[in-house]
Amino acid sequence: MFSEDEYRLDFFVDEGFQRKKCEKCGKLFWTRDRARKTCGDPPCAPYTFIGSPVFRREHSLEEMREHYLNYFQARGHTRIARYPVVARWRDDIYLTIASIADFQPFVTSGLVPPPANPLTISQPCIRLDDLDSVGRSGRHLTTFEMMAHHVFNTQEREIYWKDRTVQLCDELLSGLGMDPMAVTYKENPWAGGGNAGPSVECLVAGLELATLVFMDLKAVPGGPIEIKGERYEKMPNYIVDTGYGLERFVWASKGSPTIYDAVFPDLVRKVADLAGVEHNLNDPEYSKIFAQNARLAGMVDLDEYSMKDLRAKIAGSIGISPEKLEKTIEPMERVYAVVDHTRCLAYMLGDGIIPSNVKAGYLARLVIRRTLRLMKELGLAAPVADLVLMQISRLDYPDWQERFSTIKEILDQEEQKYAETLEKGKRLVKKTAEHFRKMNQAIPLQEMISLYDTHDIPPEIARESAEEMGASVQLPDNFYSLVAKTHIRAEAKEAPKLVLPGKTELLFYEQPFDQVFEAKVLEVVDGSVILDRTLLYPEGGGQPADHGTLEKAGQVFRVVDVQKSGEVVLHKLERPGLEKGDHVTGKVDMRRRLAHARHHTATHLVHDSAKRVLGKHIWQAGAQKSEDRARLDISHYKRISDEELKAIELEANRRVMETVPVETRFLPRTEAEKLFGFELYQGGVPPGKQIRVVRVGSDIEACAGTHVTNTGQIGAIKILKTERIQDGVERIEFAAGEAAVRACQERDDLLGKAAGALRVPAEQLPKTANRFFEEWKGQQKEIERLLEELARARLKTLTAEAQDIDGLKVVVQRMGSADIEELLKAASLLAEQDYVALLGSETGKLVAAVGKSGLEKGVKAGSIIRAAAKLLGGGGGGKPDLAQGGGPDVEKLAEALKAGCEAMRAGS
RNA sequence: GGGCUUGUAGAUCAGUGGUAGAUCGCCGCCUUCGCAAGGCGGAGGCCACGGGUUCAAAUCCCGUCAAGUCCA
Repeated sequence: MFSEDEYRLDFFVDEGFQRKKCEKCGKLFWTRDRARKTCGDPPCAPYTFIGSPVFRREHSLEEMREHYLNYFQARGHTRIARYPVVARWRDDIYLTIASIADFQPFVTSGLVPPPANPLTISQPCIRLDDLDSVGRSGRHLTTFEMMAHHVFNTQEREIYWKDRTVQLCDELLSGLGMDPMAVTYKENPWAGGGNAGPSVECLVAGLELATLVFMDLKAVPGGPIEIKGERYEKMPNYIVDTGYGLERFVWASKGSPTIYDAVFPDLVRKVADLAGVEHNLNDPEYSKIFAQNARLAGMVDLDEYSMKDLRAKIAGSIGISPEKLEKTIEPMERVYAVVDHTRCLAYMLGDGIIPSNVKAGYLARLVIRRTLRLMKELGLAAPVADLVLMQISRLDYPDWQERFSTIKEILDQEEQKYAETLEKGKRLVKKTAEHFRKMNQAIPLQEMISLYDTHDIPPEIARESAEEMGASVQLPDNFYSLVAKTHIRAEAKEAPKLVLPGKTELLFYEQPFDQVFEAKVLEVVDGSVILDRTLLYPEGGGQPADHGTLEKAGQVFRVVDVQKSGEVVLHKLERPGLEKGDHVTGKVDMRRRLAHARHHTATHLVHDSAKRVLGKHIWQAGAQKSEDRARLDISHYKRISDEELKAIELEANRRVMETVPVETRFLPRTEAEKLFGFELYQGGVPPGKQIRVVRVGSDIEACAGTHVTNTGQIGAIKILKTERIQDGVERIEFAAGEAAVRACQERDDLLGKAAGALRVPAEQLPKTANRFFEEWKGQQKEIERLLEELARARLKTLTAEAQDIDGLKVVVQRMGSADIEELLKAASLLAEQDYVALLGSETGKLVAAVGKSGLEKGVKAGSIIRAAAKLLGGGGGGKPDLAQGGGPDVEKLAEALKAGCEAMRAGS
């Protein structure tokens, strides 16, 4: 907890603020109003702005954003452009959840200078935590813009701190026409993402408009300060992190019943019209219902409050029945949610997320499917793509307009996919329901979980169809938490990588083609030596380590692995023998190095070509190189066709033929981002202040790997195959340089062998193979037909030698080297004519069949076979009328048949 | 990254170790003035692929490929 000193600002004192304790929640807050008793935050205080706006006039979203950014620009802040909603510069979160996320971790840690200081930004953010409340609460959104001003203070230079921050906030609000008496600043320590600090929430008329965070702590185990159970210590740098809810400002300026009616009234109107839902806020009765709903919903946390209770309470306070309330607001709740969700999708897809079953793509699919369900409930037949495109055309991002057709294709495909999943689901439910209805049981919970978990059939839908079928289900209220439980597993914690002190100078960037270097052994750790300088590339960025040798006084030590740890490079040796202080001559295995370099540069080319051929939504999702091949994973929403693959291969090879120089240079991170954008981070986010930028023609990436100096050195690129490693991620495997030539040769060999086997030239292979296959199929049919005929023909011979055993016609015969099919045919024909048959072949196969009279007498084919096959050293079995078996001791066939014969007698 | 499920006829699926099936669709014939419906007959299967176990594998085991789905 923070002491009062942290909050007793000169600004508060000068302005006549008092520090008070909320009589309801006990939290401390600052106010100008001597009569105020509560902190101003629901549920301690109600919404009072609905119907009576807190600002002088109404602002649209665009007006409010401009007003805000201009205000801070006029006060010395630099306006910077928004970051994408996909946090590609982060490896810990998928979506941008706050404006400060743009600057974590390197700017906030002080490692990298901010793009401007102080700065102001309006950052679109996506949070899916409260998905279920969107539309219902009147205030929740999945997507919102967090307006902010940020200051990054250092020990050397303080720009401004708490006083100025609160003052700027206060004056911004007063300037918009807010009554200064109405605002409260509630003390609320903030912690998140490894940082923490004092913070105040700015509340007006029950609405939290802004949060002002003074981030000056970082998490340290055993640190002196405790906040929310974590230990922290002071940071040398300290940061003003503010967040102003753009949508809430707009809402406060309008005082409309819901935030949705304030933020996107035009789209709410359109969607309501499309769905045929009446929505007339000018009708005072109708408007009152929504206003009251929002006021009361604003007071509770929907997670903890049952919808039914809330509805009853609201209905009571307006004086209508809960049924009427529900009928009035439920369709609109869905309309609101659809409008919100489609805006969310516009941002997600516009910023390049590809729907998938994993990672950020899964979140996109989640929102898409939720939207489709809502639309279905509304009876809204329009394609979801149309609604999303409507959102996009409303937003001012020109590059998104270009992506219209891709986005439409993605959404249409998702819609179709979901329809198929549901269709399949319905059939499955039907089947399951029938099964359990027959058994006169309710469908067990386990089955319901499996339907949802494995086939995405929501239990509510499953119940509905099952009950239509006349089956009951077991469905507890805490269904989803039960599902979650089945997924809980102890997570394997990764051991923190040991960071060794010291520094190894990396020579391979400056001298990529030098082979020999002199160095000194700084340390020996577990059979690995640390050198003061090295030409050997340590594993990283999907490129394996170099190999080579270290030599001391004629002794040669092979280097079998090279790893980076902190700023030092560890060279793992095949055998021990080097000591601290030794001077060594190092040598790089250039063959391996060059093969890696070729594949690495080729990876950049294939990536760039894929982007040209498939579209701008292509992002690298992973990559791995080796000496003889490389693979590149890219985000793409469907399978890459053969034609596209050929086009990519050709494009990549064209860049090779153009002999483009490969440029590499180190740039300050912020500058590189400014110049080239986040497309730099295809291979993940490199740490550090300076990043190495590699440019190959039009492809520019942050990359620490070793490259050739000119694409011509790659020689050739041969794509070998594609694989779909996840929904939404395609893997392209290819070879470069010598490896490409060898790969082609291997394929030629295969082709040659295949053609040789059929004795045709390779060109005729497809045609011939096809012919062979067709002929083979035809012959299979012919064989079957002939077997049938043969069996019939033999029938006469076989029956001629029938013997009579206990009044049954019995045939026991050796059938030469006939196979099991032949025996089966013959035996079953005999059985049809009421014989008991036991047929054996010299290959050790036996078949027995029993006709009608035999069956009546209790003769079982299975027992006959078991008795006979035992003698052959094998086994057998089957049904009473037909059985088969065999064994390896073929020379005992005669005895076996005899034994079978005796079994017949015993059986009858 | 982890978990679960599924690949059988053109489609939807049955088949838990013993001669690969049903329904719809397709083709032919019958019935009918014609259509729909009905009756009779027929074509259509490397049971995803590759190994293994077994006398015997669509079925069991391992691997590969393809598809679906949930969670972080």
